[in-house]
Amino acid sequence: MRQTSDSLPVLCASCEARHRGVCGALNAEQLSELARASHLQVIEAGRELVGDTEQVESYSNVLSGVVKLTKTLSNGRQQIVGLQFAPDFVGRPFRDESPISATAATTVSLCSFPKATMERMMREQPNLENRLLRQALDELDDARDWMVTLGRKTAAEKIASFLLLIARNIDPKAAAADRPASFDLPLTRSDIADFLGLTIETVSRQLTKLRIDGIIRIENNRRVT
Amino acid sequence: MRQTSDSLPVLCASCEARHRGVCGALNAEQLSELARASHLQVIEAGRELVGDTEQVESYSNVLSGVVKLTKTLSNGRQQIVGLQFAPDFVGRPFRDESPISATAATTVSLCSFPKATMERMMREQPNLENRLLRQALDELDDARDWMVTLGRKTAAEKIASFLLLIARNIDPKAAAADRPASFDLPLTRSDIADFLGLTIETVSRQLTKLRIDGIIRIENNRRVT
DNA sequence: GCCCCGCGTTGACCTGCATCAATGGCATCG
DNA sequence: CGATGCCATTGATGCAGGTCAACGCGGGGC
Repeated sequence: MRQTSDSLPVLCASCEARHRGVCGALNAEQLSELARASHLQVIEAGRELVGDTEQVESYSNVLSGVVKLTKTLSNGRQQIVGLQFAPDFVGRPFRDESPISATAATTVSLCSFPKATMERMMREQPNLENRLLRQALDELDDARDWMVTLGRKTAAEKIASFLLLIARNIDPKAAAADRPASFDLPLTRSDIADFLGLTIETVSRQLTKLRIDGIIRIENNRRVT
Repeated sequence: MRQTSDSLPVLCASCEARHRGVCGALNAEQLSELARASHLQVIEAGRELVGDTEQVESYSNVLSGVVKLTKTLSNGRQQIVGLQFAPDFVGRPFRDESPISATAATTVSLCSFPKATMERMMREQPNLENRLLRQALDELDDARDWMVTLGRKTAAEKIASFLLLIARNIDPKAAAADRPASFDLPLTRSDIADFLGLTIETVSRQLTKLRIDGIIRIENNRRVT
């Protein structure tokens, strides 16, 4: 189905999710319907996305920034179980409450829409389900990769894997050309520790070690491979 | 769509996957078509399922036994990233080679069918895709739970989580009634170690500790909560 | 019968990372 | 501009779990 450019909702015109994200599965008509039901929002670092009542009933696309998905143990121990970058989709279909909480790691902008609308469209448009399946399978692959990192790597290897992961997601062009990537770390030391199953101190020590060995450079909390 | 009992392929009549597994999404006609293309096989403990050439092109349902999904690091370190019990589905849609190898942890019986058939049916029958999406999301939840275990728990807690996981999967009725469950461990100490990110020795020590403390009983490699 | 081999257990020792504690930079605020 | 609080760094110390090594048990082959 072709569409003229003016039938495209302005909201979506420059949106990454329109192509690489879940919205790519929709036709022009569905897209504008979804756009009508959706709204943009900006969340500053540290605030929770879902779980704070008015958001439980919605799904979102990440437009910019990084969202961390965390699980907390009774005694306060925390583990980050996933990071979502643009244009990923946030929200758990087919289950009312997810045992996972989603928090903005950086300032995040979101395109959110009601669960009900999304679920109706899933029924009408199998392509959408296909997209979601693909993303779920990709996330599953990521999660399993990370299990190897958590279970079988040393602190130094964990830090290295983490830096690579971020580099690939923030600065894909440089990573592909495999020359020095440079970016701001989207996570605090404490987030990194929670992601890697380490303590803040160990993260800090490993980073200074990499810096002293000349592998990376750090200014403030920013760096270069 | 109703169906008379004799239209049901004999293969599927007593199959768990017919109800709880992916085949539940198919109608009678599709089911018999898939049954015609599929074949049963029995794999003894330790053998690989996928990756050994003739299997790469197929998907399978687990009918009995336990399949372990492993990833291996260059230096031989291994991590089990998932366990599949009946009536789970094994195989990675939309990707030719998965970086994961699937091995029988116990003797396993499988119902296997060609990728091509399955993928055609996915296009014809959106319900099937929906089932797969649900399973993928459930596996994602499991994987993320496990990340917490790997990243943030002590050896003793890891062993406990593992025993619970197995109890829930092997003997769900006893686990639900939350009274002592009893079962054969489907994994060797070395598998358990690979699953938990520990060494064989630590696994063994923690198990004997639980035994001495009277939490579990062990005969051979079988036990009671 | 004996030997071998894979699996599990147990002990002695060592080390990588956690823990505890002190300090410094930087931002926000009254 | 000192006070407060958060984040990061660095050092000193301890311990959980890894490493190395020895041994026992059961099963299969011959």
